[in-house]
Amino acid sequence: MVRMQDVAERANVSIATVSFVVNGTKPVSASTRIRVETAMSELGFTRNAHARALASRRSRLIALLFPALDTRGNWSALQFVHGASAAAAERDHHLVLWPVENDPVALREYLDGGLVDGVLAMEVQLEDPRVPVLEKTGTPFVLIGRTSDTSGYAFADIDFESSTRTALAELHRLGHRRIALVLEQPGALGDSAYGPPVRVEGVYRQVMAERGEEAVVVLSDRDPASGADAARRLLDRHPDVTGLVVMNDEAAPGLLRGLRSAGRSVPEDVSVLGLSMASRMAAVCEPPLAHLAPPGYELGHAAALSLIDHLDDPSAPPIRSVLPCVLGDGESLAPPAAP
Amino acid sequence: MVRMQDVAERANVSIATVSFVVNGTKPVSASTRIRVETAMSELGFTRNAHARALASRRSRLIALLFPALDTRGNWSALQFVHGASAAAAERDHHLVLWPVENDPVALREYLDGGLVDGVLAMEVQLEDPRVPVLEKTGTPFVLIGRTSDTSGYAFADIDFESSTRTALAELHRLGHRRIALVLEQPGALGDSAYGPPVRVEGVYRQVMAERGEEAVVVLSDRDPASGADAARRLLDRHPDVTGLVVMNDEAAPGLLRGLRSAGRSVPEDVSVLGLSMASRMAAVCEPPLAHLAPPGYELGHAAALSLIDHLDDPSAPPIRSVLPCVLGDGESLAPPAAP
DNA sequence: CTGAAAGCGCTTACAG
DNA sequence: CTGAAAGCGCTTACAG
Repeated sequence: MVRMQDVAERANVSIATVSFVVNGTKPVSASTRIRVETAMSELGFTRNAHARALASRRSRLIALLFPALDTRGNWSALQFVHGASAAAAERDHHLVLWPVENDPVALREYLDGGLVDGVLAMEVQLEDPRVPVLEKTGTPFVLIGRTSDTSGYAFADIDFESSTRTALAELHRLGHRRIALVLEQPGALGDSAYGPPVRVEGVYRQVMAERGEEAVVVLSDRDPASGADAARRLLDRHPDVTGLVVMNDEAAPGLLRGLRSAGRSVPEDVSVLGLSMASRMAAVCEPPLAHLAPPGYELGHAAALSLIDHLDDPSAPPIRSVLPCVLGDGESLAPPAAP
Repeated sequence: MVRMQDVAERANVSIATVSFVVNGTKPVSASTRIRVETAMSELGFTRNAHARALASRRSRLIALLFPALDTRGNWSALQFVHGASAAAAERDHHLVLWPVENDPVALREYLDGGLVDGVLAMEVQLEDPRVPVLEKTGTPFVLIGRTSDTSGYAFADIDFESSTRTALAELHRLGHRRIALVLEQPGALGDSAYGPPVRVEGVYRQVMAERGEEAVVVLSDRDPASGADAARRLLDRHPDVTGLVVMNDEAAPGLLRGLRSAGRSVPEDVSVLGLSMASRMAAVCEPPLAHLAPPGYELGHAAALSLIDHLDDPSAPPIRSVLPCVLGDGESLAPPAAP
């Protein structure tokens, strides 16, 4: 490996000077800068990451807390990861993956090594046990998602408010009035509630109340069979429903199956709109589902940038990004059938 | 932060001694070991990762080369990542994600910082441009997948030989003789060929030849519409086919749609088996597809362990893991209809 | 604008 | 079994 020492010798300067030109931390005369730069490129110098980290007390590493939840998020977690690592790369940082569950003790152990400068947490719950640990250790962090108390935290999250309103407006525009909402069974994740369904349900109920319509919420586990069952239960109790918003990717294909086997065709009898649904999931549904796709890449990207901004300037206020879902085409929307 | 110095002072020993007990690198008397351990736990000492890396010339970091190919692998890439990061954690290592395309120059730049001890490469192509860079720089690496010339490399890959044979045997056992294979269009990835379809097609042709049956291979892009089209083309030219092996997750739902709209029901008229298909994908198909699921987690896990083994003992021979797909239930298999 | 030197927090021969 | 000391490759006051 080529060290600063080697560059310094070839350029006839001190290693301090090499450091100054590499980092641009102090003015260097044009002539010596050129000598140093020439020496660097001739030697193929790249400064050692760990030595830099040790001396500067800045590792330029950020961790992504990456729960091994196969049950959730599989469809967009990869987008987060891509977005976050791309953003890290853009800012001369690296992303390390920490397979930590919502386990405060494990998290502490990871943190103690001083490997990373800050942390990104995904799969954030309303009462997330990782947040107190992060605060206690003084670790800079950004959440992907939101806790119930968002005061002071930096986060990047889906704009569920606007996305839910968009979904309901879309159906309303087509003429639908009786609109039900399909959500995942809560508690699947564990201890604490997961924010998105809670927020979406709140907005949905509010909108329906504004419209003077009855709110109908159906719960389903995260699998097609439960989705089919949810369809049956829904039609039993509310056969007059003509519009459906579903936020449960895995259940959606089963939901459609259930509607079909109950004799309802989509979109002729019932219109269905996927909320926060991965486009790939929507595409494989029968029929392909109109949907609002979560901005996974953008979320990861925004979260990482926000964290790095904070690392560069700890005094800056925490940045919050709230990004709307993106409307995606499908064949599951139509005006309600004439009565 | 607590340093070794602090522990040493509290335990009345030198920092060398602290290092010996932390690392177990040299014998230490029971009494001083206990003093040191007490001091460590009282102080909550964890050794600094970067100082350790710098002094020991071993960062205990491994990189996962993580191409931003949204087009492929989305369904199991997450499993790789989980497996690899879990294995890293088991062996006191960390996984860092490098969003590098198959770009030799970019890879070199990443490598030069000396951040990581070794590299895991996924989405390996038959002629992978990253391999020469890795070799030239002397970076220990393990492939997830295989190049065409596997001599000397360590890799973890799916056992396509046995998985393909299993798929074909399963259909044969049910009585199917006319069996077609649906693969993805080659070249979707870019410059060089992608191994899995090549290997699978080879095994398929060989088995069909052994059986004295005609080999029928249909290509499809990685989306449902292309899958539907592939079904039409297949039935046009080979209406007598009763069995289908499909290795193209995204196309599969469309393929089934295409069969249906051509008046063939699954499994009554045609049996379909997904090869190297993610279980979640199989589950959302209509009907749910019998399939052979790729051992994504195990692959990532095996690859990371293999790399770390090599790092611990560079003289040990490269380890190759070849893991079969796992049979998953579905409702897409039946004996062929009586003629 | 440039350099000598201390220091970041560890590991590891080398002595004893 | 234990310690003093050099060294890993950088950054960063401090002088000049």
